[in-house]
Amino acid sequence: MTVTKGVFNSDHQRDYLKHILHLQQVSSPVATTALAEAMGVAPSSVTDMLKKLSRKGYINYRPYHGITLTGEGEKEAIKAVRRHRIVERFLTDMLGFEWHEAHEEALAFEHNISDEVERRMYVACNKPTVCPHGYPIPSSVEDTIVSGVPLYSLEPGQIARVVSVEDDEPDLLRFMDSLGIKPGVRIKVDGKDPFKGPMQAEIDSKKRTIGWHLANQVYVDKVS
Amino acid sequence: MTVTKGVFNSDHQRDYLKHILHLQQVSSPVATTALAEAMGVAPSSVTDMLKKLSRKGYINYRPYHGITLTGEGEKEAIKAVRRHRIVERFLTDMLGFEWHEAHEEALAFEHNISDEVERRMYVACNKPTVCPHGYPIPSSVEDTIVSGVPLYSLEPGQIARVVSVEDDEPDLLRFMDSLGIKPGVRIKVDGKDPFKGPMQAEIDSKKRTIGWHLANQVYVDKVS
DNA sequence: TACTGTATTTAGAAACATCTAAATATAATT
DNA sequence: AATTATATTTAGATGTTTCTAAATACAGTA
Repeated sequence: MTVTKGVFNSDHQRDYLKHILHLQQVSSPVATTALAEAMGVAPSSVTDMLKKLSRKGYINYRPYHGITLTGEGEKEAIKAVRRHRIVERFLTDMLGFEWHEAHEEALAFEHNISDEVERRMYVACNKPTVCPHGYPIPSSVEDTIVSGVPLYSLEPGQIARVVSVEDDEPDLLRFMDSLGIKPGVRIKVDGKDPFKGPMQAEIDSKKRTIGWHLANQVYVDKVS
Repeated sequence: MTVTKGVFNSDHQRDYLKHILHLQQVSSPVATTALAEAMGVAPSSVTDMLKKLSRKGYINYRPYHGITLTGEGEKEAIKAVRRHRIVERFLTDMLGFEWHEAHEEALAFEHNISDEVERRMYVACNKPTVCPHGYPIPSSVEDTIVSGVPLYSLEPGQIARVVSVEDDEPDLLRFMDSLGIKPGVRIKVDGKDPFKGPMQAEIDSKKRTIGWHLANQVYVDKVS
């Protein structure tokens, strides 16, 4: 007789759902390989897990044809995302971590806190609406939709304000930090090379050169 | 190739060491059955784990003759105890949990936080010296020694102050709470029955009856 | 000293996530 | 349409903790 924590036998299953939700917003259905890369495991491991998640009713799984979340799976995934972002806020707001550290620290223990601890962290941080990287703290599916456009889509002369920054690559986040790119910051595009070349921009009245990859991980709202 | 977190493959191993340290302070060497009961698993499961811990050098294990911690094992156990008590403090001080809730909530996620999160919790709580139940937050072995005497050892007429309260039975803790027994509280013994009967005491100028079991889980310093 | 009861360990099994290597299905190209 | 390349799944294995049931060791009593 093994003790089962809540609905899930394992915390990893929630992680899978979280990543499926994320990948699903880019392209659906989600491919095994894409999920394997996101989870940092071998594709065969993903296949095994997909069978389990499917059996439990969290995903629609057609072998060789990818997967989508069921209503139940989506609900669980959103709960996982919400929790992750609340824990990130707690780490930055209450323990003084930098925003680029928060993501990884949160991953380490977010699965193991109770709903009550999550609720209290949320309240103690004054019910924040976004995580340190600018993503909404969701209650439902609609809340998970990323607003804004990629920084790279702007043309020279345009001015924008940073809404959110992709949070899953700590090194990149640290680099963004050194460039002064954070939610809320104003960016003016000076120049842009065609064919995925770097772009030039003014951040906090300093001239910066920003690579294609990085500029596509920053979401902005156009100001003019 | 499995990813190993730090020194341990599993968080459970640290839990074993923590409980061995605790039991060792009552009687050494520690028996398999005692450890099994403390961990809430079958004795055979303990035997398996003892082999692993022994192979790794954390315990001295002589089959059929019990176990003791090695220097390395003691170091790890103390780290685990320290972390547990810091997390408890964090839960009561920063998230407003009751002291009888803190123990279980801490158990849920204490294994998964990084050393840095632990350090910051410690600092954010103003470097506390004791946990919510009155036990010291240890840096070395000496710090783990429980001071005071069991409440039950007092004689009628004596007055004492509560130092610490056994923390591993939430129901009992809740009951202590309802009696007003907490670290720092003053207790005056009014009467005491022989042969493990209940004792009468005055807590916060209210007359109380306290059972033998409970009175032995409360440690006090004699005032007069 | 032999017996008996308890403590402890072994044997055999389950459930979990993961891996590598091999087999198969699908998609793309010639 | 046949071939090739890629994506995906299956097969077989490892390592983790845990269990029950059976075997063994120890200790206390007759």
